[in-house]
Amino acid sequence: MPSTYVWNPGQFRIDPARPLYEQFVEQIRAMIAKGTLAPGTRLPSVRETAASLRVNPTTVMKAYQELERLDLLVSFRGQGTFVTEDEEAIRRSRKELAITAVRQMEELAASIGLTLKQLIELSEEKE
Amino acid sequence: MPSTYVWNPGQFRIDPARPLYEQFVEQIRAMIAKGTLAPGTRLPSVRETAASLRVNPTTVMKAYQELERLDLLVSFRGQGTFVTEDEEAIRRSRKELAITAVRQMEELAASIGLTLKQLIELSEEKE
Amino acid sequence: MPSTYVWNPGQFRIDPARPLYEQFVEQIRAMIAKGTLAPGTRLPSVRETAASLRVNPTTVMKAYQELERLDLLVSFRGQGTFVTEDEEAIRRSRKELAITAVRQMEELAASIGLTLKQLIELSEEKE
Amino acid sequence: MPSTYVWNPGQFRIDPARPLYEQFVEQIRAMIAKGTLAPGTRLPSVRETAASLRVNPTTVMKAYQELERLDLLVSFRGQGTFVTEDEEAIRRSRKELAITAVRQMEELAASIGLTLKQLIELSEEKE
DNA sequence: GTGGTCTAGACCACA
DNA sequence: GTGGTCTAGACCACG
Repeated sequence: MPSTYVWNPGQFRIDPARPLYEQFVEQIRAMIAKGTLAPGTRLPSVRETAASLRVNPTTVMKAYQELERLDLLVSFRGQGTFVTEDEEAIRRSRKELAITAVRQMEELAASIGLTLKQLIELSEEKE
Repeated sequence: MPSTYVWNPGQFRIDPARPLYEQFVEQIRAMIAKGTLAPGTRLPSVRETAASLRVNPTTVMKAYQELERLDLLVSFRGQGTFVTEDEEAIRRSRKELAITAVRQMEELAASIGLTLKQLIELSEEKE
Repeated sequence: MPSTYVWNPGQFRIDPARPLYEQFVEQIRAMIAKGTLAPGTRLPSVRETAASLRVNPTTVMKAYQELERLDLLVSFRGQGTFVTEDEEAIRRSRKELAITAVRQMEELAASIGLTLKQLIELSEEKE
Repeated sequence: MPSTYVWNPGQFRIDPARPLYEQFVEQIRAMIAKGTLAPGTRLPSVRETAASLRVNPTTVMKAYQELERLDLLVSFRGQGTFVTEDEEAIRRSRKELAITAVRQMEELAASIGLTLKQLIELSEEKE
């Protein structure tokens, strides 16, 4: 019997310049990848979430749907939305996150004529 | 007397889903950081660029102005737009690029409970 | 829940010889520095402002975006544009305004061989 | 018999963002007000000036004409351009400079709810 | 409804 | 010719 997670106040950090729903997707995805949201955990309902985050319900809905599409959430009619119990899907998502991020950084590095390693060194230089 | 750079066909890779001017900024910024566009080089005029990229002049203008704000370009009325000769500004921009990218990746890593090094290793794991 | 400010008729004094958006920036900046526009206040939307000032929406937008770059406004997609609640940023802007103005005048004074104090005295001399 | 002034290299400080001719007007006007350019002094010709400053002759011409309009320069066919010997005109120009600058600063101060004195104090505050 | 991007085309001052 | 501002009007994603 799954416990229901409760969003902590201030758990979501919001940048007004970017789409809200996108930021929710990213941050919930990270919580699942990290294990903060364990497989099988029940998420607060769309309405509850919207109320506690002071946000439009459609925004939350959009985020939940996107996470379903990623096979990270599953919802059951009338019961709510749950973190998937398919740990393989979670592992895949986690790895995909890493690959995407690293590839992005490699491309940036290449565009200024550096390797990833050199880019990191440059970012750490004192002066 | 500075030579005028000429955009190569296909030099700009465009993703229609993101703001055009933003992508021009990024790519020109990278060319300056890499040295493809040397200090003092004259850029193609707003109109020329617009024509060769099949884009509205105001879009090009917006990109040029943003790059001026970053101290990477300077423009002289009636003469054209030039890569800054302030090499310190170029170095700063280059380093800022690196720092921003690395910090972003570190934050992503932290959000799933990893260090940057671990994130890179994860992205390289077979299967 | 922030109240929405309404531009008073004749609130903006416009000199047709200078860029419109620049004058909007200056005058809104002054209203924020003075407190006429309090932190958190919602500004009239881009379209409303454009209509009431008889000006193109993109011109208003340019002004709002410039003020965002100065950290004096923040905008939320679908909600509107607001005076920042970061009072430190407002104080900084206010002080920067003063410093810039005074420095400018000091430079002018120096260029004709006077101190700032002497310049002010000269401007006040009868005949 | 008037001596001919010679521009020192680096005598003019140029801001690419503003009209060149306007900056020449300002700076020559200041030199006259300060006495660096004494009454009766002969200025370098338009062509000489243009060459030594690496600037378009029409730009120099425009500046000289504007200064004639201000009664600070006089030109005689085939002889060149001279600083006026009408010292009253110079004094007037000097005072006008001061008045304009001070009035501008007072207006800025008023727009943020300060007096001129308070504006100067604010600009000098440590923190 | 909101902010934001883009186009097409005009007009200006500057060099 | 150059950069730069402005208009009129379309279209988009977001909430």
